[in-house]
Amino acid sequence: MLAHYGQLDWWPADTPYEVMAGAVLTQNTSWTNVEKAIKNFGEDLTPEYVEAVTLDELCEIIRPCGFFSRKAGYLKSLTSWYKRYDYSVSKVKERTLEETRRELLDIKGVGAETADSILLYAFSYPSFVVDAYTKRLLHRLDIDVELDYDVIKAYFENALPPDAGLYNNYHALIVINAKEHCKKTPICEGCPLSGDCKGQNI
DNA sequence: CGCCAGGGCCATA
DNA sequence: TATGGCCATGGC
Repeated sequence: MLAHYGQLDWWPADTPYEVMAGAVLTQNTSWTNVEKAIKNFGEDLTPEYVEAVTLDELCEIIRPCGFFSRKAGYLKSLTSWYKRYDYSVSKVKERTLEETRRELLDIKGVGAETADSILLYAFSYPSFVVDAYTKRLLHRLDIDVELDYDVIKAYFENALPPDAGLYNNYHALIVINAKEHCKKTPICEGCPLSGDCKGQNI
């Protein structure tokens, strides 16, 4: 996949905070719907704005991405956490990966995948991200790993050096490939990975 | 129409 | 600790 797609330096966002917000908004939601929500923010997808806006207004802004009443609260909580670091990436990074991961997981609405996405793509910590695409890929390749988040995460982290750039691209390649070739097509025609995912949906 | 999307929380046993 | 219901919109 690296030979096919190259180095992607990924996550569709312009700032670390937009990565954080996007990670919440995309929970069990297609990215096209997330884009509509992001667009509704206009120039206001900033921690200062989300902190100041009312919950009801926030619901209306993010409505297109679904689960809006929950996600609005999640965004508020995540933003409050970030405020403790003065909305500063470098201040967050004064803590270790493990410390920051634990703090993120303590936030209501931030589970393992959301936490790891934020750690990796907003803060460049070497924390491997596992998602539905990753599980589906392993299954289709008949790799003998339990389809459990922490087990899969350890599987990759034990096999790869703890390099944020590497993890960034690894997950990016899996997502890009899945979206382009392995989403709904019965046969993965043109898939540079296996060429055949047998139409299986985990 | 029905299914699904880059999850996570909570109640229940 | 393990499962199941629930949250909600838009694309296909």
